[in-house]
Amino acid sequence: MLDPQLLRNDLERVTSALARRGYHLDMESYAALEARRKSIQVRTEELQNLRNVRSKSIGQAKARGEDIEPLLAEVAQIGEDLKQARQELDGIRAELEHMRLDMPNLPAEDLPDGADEDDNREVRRWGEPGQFDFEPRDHVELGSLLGGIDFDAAARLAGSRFAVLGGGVARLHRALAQFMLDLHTREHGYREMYVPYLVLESAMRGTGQLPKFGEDAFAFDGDPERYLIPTAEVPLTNLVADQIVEADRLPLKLVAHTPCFRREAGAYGKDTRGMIRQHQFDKVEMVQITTPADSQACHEALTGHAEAVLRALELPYRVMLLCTGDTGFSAARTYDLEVWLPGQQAYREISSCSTFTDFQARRMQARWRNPDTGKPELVHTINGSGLAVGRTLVAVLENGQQRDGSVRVPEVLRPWMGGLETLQPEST
RNA sequence: GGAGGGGUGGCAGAGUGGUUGAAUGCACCGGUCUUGAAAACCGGCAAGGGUUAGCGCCCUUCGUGGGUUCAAAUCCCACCCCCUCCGCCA
Repeated sequence: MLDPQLLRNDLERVTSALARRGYHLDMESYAALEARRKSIQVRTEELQNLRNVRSKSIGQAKARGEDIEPLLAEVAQIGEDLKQARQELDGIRAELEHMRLDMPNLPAEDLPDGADEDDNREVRRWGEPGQFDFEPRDHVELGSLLGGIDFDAAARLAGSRFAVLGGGVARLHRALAQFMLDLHTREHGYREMYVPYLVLESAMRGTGQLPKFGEDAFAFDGDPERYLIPTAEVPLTNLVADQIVEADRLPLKLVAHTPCFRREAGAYGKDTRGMIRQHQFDKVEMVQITTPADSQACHEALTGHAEAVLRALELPYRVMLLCTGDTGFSAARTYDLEVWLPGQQAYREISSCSTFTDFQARRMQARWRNPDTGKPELVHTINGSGLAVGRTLVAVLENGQQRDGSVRVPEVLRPWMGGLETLQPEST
């Protein structure tokens, strides 16, 4: 959520900043609503003050044994006026709140302008796409040769956009998650966390998935309503919701391996082949909670931590700075890591690393105590995949494939694979 | 699921209808003292919001939401969460 003060004092700047990312803020109606809010709030508070003062004097008059009847009548009238004023104020507030919840974060200054992914800017790349002296297969074919990915079985169990993994492929999937978790905890200083996969509406609202993107999430009716997490970002980041974190604990660096669940409502016909886009996938997620002064450096560092996974796995990738139009709702700046997939002859997103400035923190009321001021101030939040396990599995299969359909296991994974060097096609 | 207890400021913990936004302690920040530090003593110290050029003034907040009342941390109702014991269970 954007700073209401900023919206009051610098509405034009906010409006033009939001326009950069294709969001139209109706300045006139916001300003008009804000003006009404101001006058009615002042009136409401005046009435409240009046009532408080009178009530107090009733107590005093009563103590002196005076007649309080006239006072009572007066206060009753004030109460009526107050009730009306407050009702009006609540309505306006709700409207303003509604408008603010709809507004995306302000894009960072240095983002390239643009409408969609075509305008993203490549920042750097690492590794060379491997050359094959045969036609490289995609992971669907490889998975079937290896006898390790079964989409038909998954469809019978759960419908479309699920996968069943088996044997060496299932183990490889587990090895990847274990490796990532160990890398981030041992080398990058993250604290491993285990978190709920079902969360309340308030948590989803805190990180920005709700109220705007409800159709993307799986929800459970019930009392209370709960949501399957679309990413561990939600439980991890909301760990500091309504908290005041002491300065010496920052930055908080958290990592968790969880399943993620997404409706993929707007993705009919997109990536229907294979396990690129599933309703359920595993992800290792990194989150940092920092001070405003450190957040940019932390964002760069976290992106580097995600890249370290790809390097260790010897997977060629590039880093894209997303343009204003492609940057997510809550983010101020996002780097996407795209891994080379020989089966598609394309770079595909495998990690998304974002800084949210105080946007999520304001929604969550997540603060830290600034030693310089002694006051609680909003933290900055950052997160990134390190990495999406399913897509990493796809990348390892496709990049490590050999002519006979066997797949080389990256060296760093072998400790979790019982030393296995290659996955072999099933002979059946 | 059954029985009981409890949710108050950064933390601990008083407070059962009217100068209580809230005693006290700890933590924190100033000062005195000291060669320095500690201790001791003195003072300050909740958050959110509104308004103001500023000093300030005002409003809201004692788990959440309703209600009673001129007036609620205090009374009533519903809900949520935590703790103890019993039952059940991975």
